[in-house]
Amino acid sequence: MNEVSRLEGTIDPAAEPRPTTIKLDLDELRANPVFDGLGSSITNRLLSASRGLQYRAGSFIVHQGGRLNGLHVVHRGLVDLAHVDGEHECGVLLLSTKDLLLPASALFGEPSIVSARALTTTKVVIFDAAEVRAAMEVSRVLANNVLKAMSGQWRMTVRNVLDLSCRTAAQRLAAFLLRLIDLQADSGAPILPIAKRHLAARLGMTAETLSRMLQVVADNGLYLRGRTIIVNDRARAEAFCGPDPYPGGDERGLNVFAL
Amino acid sequence: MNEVSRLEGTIDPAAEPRPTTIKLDLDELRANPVFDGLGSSITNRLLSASRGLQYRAGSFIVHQGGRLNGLHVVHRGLVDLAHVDGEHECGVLLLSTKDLLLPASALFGEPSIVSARALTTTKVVIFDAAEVRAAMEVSRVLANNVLKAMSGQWRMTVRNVLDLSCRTAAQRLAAFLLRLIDLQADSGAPILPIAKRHLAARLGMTAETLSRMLQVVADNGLYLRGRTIIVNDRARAEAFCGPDPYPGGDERGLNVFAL
DNA sequence: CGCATAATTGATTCAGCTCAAACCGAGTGG
DNA sequence: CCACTCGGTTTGAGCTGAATCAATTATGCG
Repeated sequence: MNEVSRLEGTIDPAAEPRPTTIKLDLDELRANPVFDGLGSSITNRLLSASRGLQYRAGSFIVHQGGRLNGLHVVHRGLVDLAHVDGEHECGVLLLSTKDLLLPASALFGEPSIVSARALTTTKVVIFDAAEVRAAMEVSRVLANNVLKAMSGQWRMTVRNVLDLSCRTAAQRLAAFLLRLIDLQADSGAPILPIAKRHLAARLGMTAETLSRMLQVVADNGLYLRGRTIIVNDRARAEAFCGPDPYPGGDERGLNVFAL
Repeated sequence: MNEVSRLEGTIDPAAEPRPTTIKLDLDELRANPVFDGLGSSITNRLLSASRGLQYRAGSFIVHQGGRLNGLHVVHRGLVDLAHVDGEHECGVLLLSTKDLLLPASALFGEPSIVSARALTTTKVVIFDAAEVRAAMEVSRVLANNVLKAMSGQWRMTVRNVLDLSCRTAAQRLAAFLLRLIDLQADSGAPILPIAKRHLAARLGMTAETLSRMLQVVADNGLYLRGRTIIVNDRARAEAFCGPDPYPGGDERGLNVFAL
């Protein structure tokens, strides 16, 4: 890594590819839960004030301390929210399709506390901030939907805190894999979609520890061959995860699909 | 602790004193940032649909998995959000005067992921949920204010995650004490307002470790004599805290006063 | 005062980190 | 087709921060 670009956060065209503008599938976008219950005229207006960007794997959408100037929604791909400090990095949340990306930063102009980085090829929709605020003036439904999504992200983050101090590394890993499987339930064989080092950061451990813990969870009914996750004994794996901070918790009801 | 009451979450009158109904200082309440920019007629309507409860130190406001049936605001005192599992407990956030208490639980009827417990004598204001929803229909200002407060709580929780995996126990302790001092800036000598074991849980360490770490931070310009916090060398203490997840970050701009 | 709860101290253990080396698979170029 | 690199992953050895367990000592508090 280039010392200068790391320290100054400047853009090195080679290390930091610019996103490309893309066209979006409007019908799919319209189905995003953030529009639930919103009148179609407002929805259309927001859609017409939106643009799509595609980021390549590894590129940053925003750096910590930076601001987003529109409401960002993950349309495809996985986005890692993490604090990056030189070599060391510390993941917070993995946003997935349909999740809002740092809504507070766009709505309140707050500098982001974390960096957001695409881990896979990622399509992001950006809604014009002024247009979103205007829509919130007209209808409380949008504000309510955003509020709901933020509630869900808060819950996910609280889970993360609890996991970090109540569970072992192996338990966090197993629990993560199980949730991953559930979120991919409709798409055939479950796959680990990201590099292991990013998974390690997300789970608050080093890559070396992750590697060792994979062996431990394998002894408890949860294999990983290549990128394919194989559940040998779901009940055992669930038992191994230890006390779930809040059982039966699934944040999808709050329009959150993050990991 | 009584086995039955712990497992079933039933109310043992001795261990779990009921809160008492109290009258509130309406003028002070009106100054709560959640009402910022809200018309006085709506504000008055909400105030007239509110009630006050006073909890004694140690009593629970809600247990994990439970629901709150109105928008709760901390009016006086400190409320610990924590996951309690038998003996072991794990703190997440310490709410302070003016903070919203688990707003998502009231607004969306979601079961709470954590327990909320008064650590000092605490006064809570409860606004009728239906009335709050009605107010949100009429004016987007209230929704916006709630959104802002939730953003701030999310940021605090993210900080917590980062602290847990980027800082040592001693650094977390020092950083917490410094923030505590700043929040008490206007009230004379800074005081540790809660029992050390609760502080330990909030910081993700055991009471024994906290005790030892207090000696370490004392060697870095931050003493604690009795409950009084004495800053001997602020610059040194700040340097000792290590990398701040996001420097200059103060969530008070987002109407959050939590610790 | 006397009891219960909280805080400290000490000794020991252990989960996970660090550092270093080996390994592996995918490109790349001869 | 093979050698070579190069990033990512795995494995191993040792270290360390913090937990645990156990024993005191302080601090309320009725």
